[in-house]
Amino acid sequence: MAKLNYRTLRQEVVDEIRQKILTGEFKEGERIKENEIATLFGVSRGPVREALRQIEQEGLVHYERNVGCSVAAITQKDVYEVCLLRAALEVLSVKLCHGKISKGTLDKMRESVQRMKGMETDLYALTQEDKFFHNCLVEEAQVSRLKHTWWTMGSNHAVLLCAHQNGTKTHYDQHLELLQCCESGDTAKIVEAIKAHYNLKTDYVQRTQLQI
Amino acid sequence: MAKLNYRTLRQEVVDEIRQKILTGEFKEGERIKENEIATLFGVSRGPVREALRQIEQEGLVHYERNVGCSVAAITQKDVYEVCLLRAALEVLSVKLCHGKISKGTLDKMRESVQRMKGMETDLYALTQEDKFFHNCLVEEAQVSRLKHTWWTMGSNHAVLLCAHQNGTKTHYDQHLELLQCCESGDTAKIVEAIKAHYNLKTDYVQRTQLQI
DNA sequence: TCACATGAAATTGTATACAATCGTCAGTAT
DNA sequence: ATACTGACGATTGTATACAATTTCATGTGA
Repeated sequence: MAKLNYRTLRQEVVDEIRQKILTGEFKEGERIKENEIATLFGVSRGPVREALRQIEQEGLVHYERNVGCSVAAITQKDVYEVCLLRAALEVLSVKLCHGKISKGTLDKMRESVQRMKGMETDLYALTQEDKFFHNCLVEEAQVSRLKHTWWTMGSNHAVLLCAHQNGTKTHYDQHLELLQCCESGDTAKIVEAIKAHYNLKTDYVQRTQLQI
Repeated sequence: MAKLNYRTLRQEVVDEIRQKILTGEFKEGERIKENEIATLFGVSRGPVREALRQIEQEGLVHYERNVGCSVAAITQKDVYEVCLLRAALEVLSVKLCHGKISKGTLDKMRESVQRMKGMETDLYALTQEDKFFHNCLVEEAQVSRLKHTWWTMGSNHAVLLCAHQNGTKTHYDQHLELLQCCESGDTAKIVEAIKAHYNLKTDYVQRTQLQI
């Protein structure tokens, strides 16, 4: 009864590997050998393989047949792509709920923003918090596949990178701004805020002046 | 040298299972036992597990821990969701290439539409052709993650269902219409055509009058 | 020196074997 | 009759073992 919601080895390994990639312990391009991971975590290769395949889906690692698995190199283009997709999906969410974001969700977002205040140096924690914040928006639409698509897009890595590049405003400021627009209940205003939020993140998008 | 691009067992099994689900051989809610599949295809459980996990990502099957895997039941809401997402992603693609679809792509789309002419009864083939057609649009944006997201959305099943429900126009007619708009090079026109294309597919979308 | 063949080591791909968990169905007490 | 208990079978979760492929170093010949 104690192990009501215990987790499978695969899930544990997924989290471990993901963290090690996001914190930079596993560097871009570095090879990930199934056996190494397995002995490192004290498990067999089975769960490791399954975990790596899932992480591959998220775009954090790359498999080459009969050669192996390596940490995906995140280019400027990847950052651009992830921002593009996240923006599109979040805009869709807002449109679906007609800009009306429930009080409960707004509260969660406010708390999230407050937590960001003291995190500006801990990039990994910031990434997790960023995911939580934006997930609130995506959840509001109550479209399960939209949420699933958003989550499995492998946005982590790219967003983390963005944190480095964006020195003008703190994450706290950026999300506070977005949050305030969300409180307005005005679809158009929120949509613009989302676009601005992601445009800020990469000058590539700014340069090409994309109308998302 | 002959097996220059042979495929791994996992990939083969993925295709086999996918086909069996889409053709209705594996029915909604039906349990899929790893051992059964393994002996059926003459392979071991390893590749079967990996294949099923991938198909789970696509939303065609569902795993329950220590219980098993079953074919996902596709509801009206699923159809709605997939149409919503496909529309959003395809609209994004068109906007990214400013409505200018290359001649080569248009040619491929024309050929695809022609092939649809004689397929109206073969739902599986139709689904594959539908994917090919729409993939042309998504590829045009040259955003690899956009394409990846579109593909791993598990659109197959829902689209197949749509084929049943939509008696007003043949698939050939629907895609011919869309193709003709694509030839115009006018972003707004194409976007409207895409929305109409997917709105047609499910009255749910029509009822809610969603502005994608 | 360079191209190419060759073979061993390492790694992934696949198969088999064992362990843990869950569902079922008698059986029993209330 | 019903609710609970417990053991059995079936299925998934995990570990180990083997096969196939690739890589890399080494050696050989021109």
